[in-house]
Amino acid sequence: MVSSKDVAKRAGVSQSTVSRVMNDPLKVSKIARESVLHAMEELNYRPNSVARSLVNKKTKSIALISGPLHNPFFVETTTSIVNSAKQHGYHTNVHFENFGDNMSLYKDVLSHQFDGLILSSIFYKDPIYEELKKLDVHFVMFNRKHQSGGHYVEIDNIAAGRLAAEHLLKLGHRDIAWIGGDLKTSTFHGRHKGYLDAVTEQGIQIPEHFIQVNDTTRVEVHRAIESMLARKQRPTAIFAATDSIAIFILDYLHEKGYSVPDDISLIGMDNIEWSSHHSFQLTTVGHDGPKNLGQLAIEHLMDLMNSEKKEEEINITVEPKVFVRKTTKEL
Amino acid sequence: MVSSKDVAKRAGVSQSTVSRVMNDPLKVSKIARESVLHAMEELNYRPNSVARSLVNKKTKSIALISGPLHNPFFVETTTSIVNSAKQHGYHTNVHFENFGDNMSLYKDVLSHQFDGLILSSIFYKDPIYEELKKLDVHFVMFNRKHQSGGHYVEIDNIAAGRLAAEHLLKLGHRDIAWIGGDLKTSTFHGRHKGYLDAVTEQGIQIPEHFIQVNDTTRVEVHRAIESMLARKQRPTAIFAATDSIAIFILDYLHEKGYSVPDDISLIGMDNIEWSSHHSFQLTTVGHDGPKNLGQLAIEHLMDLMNSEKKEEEINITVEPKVFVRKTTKEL
DNA sequence: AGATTATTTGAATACGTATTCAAGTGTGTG
DNA sequence: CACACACTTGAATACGTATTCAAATAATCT
Repeated sequence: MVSSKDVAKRAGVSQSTVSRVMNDPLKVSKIARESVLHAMEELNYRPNSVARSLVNKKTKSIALISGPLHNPFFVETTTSIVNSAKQHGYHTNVHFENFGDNMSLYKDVLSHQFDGLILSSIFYKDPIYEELKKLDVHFVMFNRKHQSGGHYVEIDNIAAGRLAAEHLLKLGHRDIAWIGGDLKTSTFHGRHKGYLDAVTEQGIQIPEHFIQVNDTTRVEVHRAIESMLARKQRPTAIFAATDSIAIFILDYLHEKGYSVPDDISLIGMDNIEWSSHHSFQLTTVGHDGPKNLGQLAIEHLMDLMNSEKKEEEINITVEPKVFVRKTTKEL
Repeated sequence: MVSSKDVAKRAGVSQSTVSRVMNDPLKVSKIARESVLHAMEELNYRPNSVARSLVNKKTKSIALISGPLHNPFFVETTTSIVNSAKQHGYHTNVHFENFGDNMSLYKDVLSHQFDGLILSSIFYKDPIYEELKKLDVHFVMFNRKHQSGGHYVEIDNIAAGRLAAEHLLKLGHRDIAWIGGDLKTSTFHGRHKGYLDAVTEQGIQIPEHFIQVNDTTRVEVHRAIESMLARKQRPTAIFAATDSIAIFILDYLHEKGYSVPDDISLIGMDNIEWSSHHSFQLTTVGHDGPKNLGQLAIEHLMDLMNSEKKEEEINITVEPKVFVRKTTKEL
């Protein structure tokens, strides 16, 4: 490893001068500067970012705790976050939510230094929030939020859940099932609540097995839909709390010979790119903007890190709308 | 920031002792150890990984340069790599291939320290290879390889291209188009060569516009297929060099009212999870193992980093097979 | 020219941890 | 009791960079 000291020796100057040509070239004479640059070339010098981080107390890297990539929503946000961070000169350490034991994940993530954190893994009542506050790390939540507030970027999940349910109700459906993930997250909690509110307002009673809360993996979703359809009383429409879940359901239904929407209507949520694929044509609810939630999150994290205005909280709630396509139909 | 010095003061010992309870607890007396642990608790001490990295010359992190996530193949490999690295105690810095200017990307990636690198962005003749060798970084390539060898994990692309073409030939097709990405990569080069070999052996002449080399984004693929179908002489079958491309093509064809495979046959490559989705049922060529190429790459990188056996090169070429599903049909 | 100010430089130090080295303590042996 | 030996400890140093500080040199002004 060639260090700035080696460069200094070669160039016949002090290590300080080498450091200066990198950080403040105008503070050093032309003759010395060129000599240093030349020595750098010769030795193929690469500054050590770790040493630099130690003294600067900046790593120029952020951490991202994303939901699993089998949900395309997180594919889109991860891409945006990584690329946008890079644009701002930051590297991104990517982690995936660890179902069942997020605490050990947080411990792992926090064992390395970083300048900022973006996470979508938080529960509405999650002790990690206070932990992060105490450690004074800059963080913004996206897709989910915490009961205590903090910086977050979300969609109005309650409104979105309501919109989805109302779309189905308007089509004459009354037996509407809900399949989603853990209600301890603000996301699923809101989408569930909006749905239940809308349906209850119509005086509709939802049988217990119409509501399935599961892990959001393909196998778990298939298990959920299978157990639901095994019962005598079947829904005429299904509200999947994410497009990812909806697409898994679609897979199952097609496999089993059901026709969508003729046999059963299906609406998703998030308006991911896949949902508009002509093999799916998934009706969904989502945000209609040029920037996804990840993009919004990273931009605000950058603001947060580069201008110490920690006073004002960033609370962004974008409005949802229905994207009517081909998987829902009048009863 | 509370440092080991602060802990030492609080516990009434030296900083050395604090360091020892973390790295070699048996070397310190029980009484001192407990005092230190107690002080750590009280002060909520977190060791600074940057300082630790500086002296250890290990960052416990790797860098990944992946293809774009709009290709689900890279979704699967990225997930495997990140999770497996975590399993081994490593964090993963994720980067995405920068079409048009990978050199500036490499420069950026190399500006931070890391213990190992996994990349799928390399060209068959890429100067970065020598650069990496010179810098003595541990790296393994996956999905693509370099002319000079090095450590790599790939599928037999030539054989795979041949298999795809032969599948279509066996079904009676002779007007077979090829749509793929940059031929400067070993991947597309091999898949193209295998196809061309098989087709040429049958004495078939492929018109120029049957071969489209493009960026692999959705819009570019749509542009390619559109321009191809605008011509008078149309293919009866298309070989898409990745499943991702095939699925984009499927989207386009369905949008334009074509029926697959009745109007046109389509075969992909990679056997990604999406390809078996019942809305696609994509016939494809791929590897039939429990571990994807990313998984294999990370495992070998770990070997490489943790046991200085740099002598033997890791050259893994898995065998492809055809997965016949519903997008190809007898002419 | 002499005095003042601006520019350029290197020595020293700091960042937070791990490790070497020597000194100190205590234990057991002959 | 003298000696060897194991154990425990802290001071000092190293990792590679940035920065402060004071000294040296060059440039400017009266």
